[in-house]
Amino acid sequence: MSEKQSIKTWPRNVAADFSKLRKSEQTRQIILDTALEFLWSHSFRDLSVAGLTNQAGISRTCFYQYFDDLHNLMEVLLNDLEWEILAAAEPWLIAKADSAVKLSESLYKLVKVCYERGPILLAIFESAPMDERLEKAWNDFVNVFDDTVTARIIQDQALGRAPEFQARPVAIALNRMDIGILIHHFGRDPRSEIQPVYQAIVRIWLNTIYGKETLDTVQG
Amino acid sequence: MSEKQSIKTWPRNVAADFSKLRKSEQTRQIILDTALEFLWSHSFRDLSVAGLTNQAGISRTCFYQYFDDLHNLMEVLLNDLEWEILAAAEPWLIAKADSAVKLSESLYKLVKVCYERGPILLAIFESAPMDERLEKAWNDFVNVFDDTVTARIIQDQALGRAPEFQARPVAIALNRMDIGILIHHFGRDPRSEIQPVYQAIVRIWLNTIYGKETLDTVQG
DNA sequence: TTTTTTTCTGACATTATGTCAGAAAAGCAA
DNA sequence: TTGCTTTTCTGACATAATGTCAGAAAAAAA
Repeated sequence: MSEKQSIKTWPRNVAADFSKLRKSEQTRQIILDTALEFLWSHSFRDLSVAGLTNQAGISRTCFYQYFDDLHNLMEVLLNDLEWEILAAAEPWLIAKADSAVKLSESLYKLVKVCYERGPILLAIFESAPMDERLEKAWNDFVNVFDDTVTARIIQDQALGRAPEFQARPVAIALNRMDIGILIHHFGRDPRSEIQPVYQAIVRIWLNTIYGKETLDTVQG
Repeated sequence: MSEKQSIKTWPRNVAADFSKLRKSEQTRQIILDTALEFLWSHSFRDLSVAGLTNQAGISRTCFYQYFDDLHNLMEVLLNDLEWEILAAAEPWLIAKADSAVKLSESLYKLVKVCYERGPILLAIFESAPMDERLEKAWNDFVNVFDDTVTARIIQDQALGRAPEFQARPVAIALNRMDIGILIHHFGRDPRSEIQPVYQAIVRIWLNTIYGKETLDTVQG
């Protein structure tokens, strides 16, 4: 947090009207916003409490009134991101028919959200392994998708829409693929275009789940 | 590095005959082996220079004679892992024909290597974002695969073996999928079985690259 | 305004890092 | 083996970032 930062692209929900909020709520928001802004253009490893509070114009000590430490702050950011992503994925998660189409729609929304929050997603992902609690929060979040996708695949298989294969490992793989590719393309400015990323993702999901041919030549 | 560790499964190449090596080479190896053993059953975040040297039976200071810091040590472990993985992937990388078969073979070897070195792979992956040099080394490593896979896909497309689609984003996605799933299943003891993981990976790769149908319904 | 409650801060304690000069050990030659 | 040179190791020190706490300052309420 020692370097200066460009504010060209304001990352997100600019806090609207502070004046009516309790002071403590204002300060908390300032800290969060400052962190968000910093992480938009810097790696999590360069974030420090001292730098953050400096930038925010408050004393270092004050930070600890609102967060246990930097990882706890990331946990808060993760929570914000979580419901945004879950909202994006919902169409497919609750769909009863037209799986493939709903899947494509959901994937597109997912890609868009991650495009918008890319650097934050990256920061959360990178900082998660450094802290047990945060790591667990992240894993719990990802597991929701593992479970849901697995269930959807099994359902589609039962309906004859998808061929037979072990659903869970494939679901896990597809989700890890999403995370990896989204972070790769959108994690740092300048971010890639949305379209090619979306097309790659959708191709892999659809061909994997609904594609007929499995050239399973080698069995080890 | 404060907890005790189980040595049930010795992770790798047990240093054979130390007696003929220079003292410094012995010590260096002891440090590396101790780290390897620790990481076999603990997260990188719990590794410290103090704990490591304690376990190795040398003074903390001594560590710095061989490595700049813990991340530099991880860099060394990464190098070891690198050629092992590259060797596994080689069959496909240099294949001129039978792409799909060679791909399946290479993937199987890759899965096997990552099964054997899972926890180390995880430790490298998790520690990489914390250090600029290490991060770069990791990215360079992964980029090799991105480039090679992209080239192979384009080649197969030119030969009419694979349908048309943007090769690079797909290559990147497939590689991130590999990393994610291999770390997920093999990163920590107890590790998953090899077969289901291999089958999921191979299904995704083959269906994605050689599968005909791309139900590209939504274009946003 | 005065009083009470909330919020902020400077000073301190702690912990892990990395450095350096000198001690100890290893390697070597006679 | 002994003495000499080079390599390796270590304790003491300096540094940097964290997290805590009691009191100061500011906000909110009366």
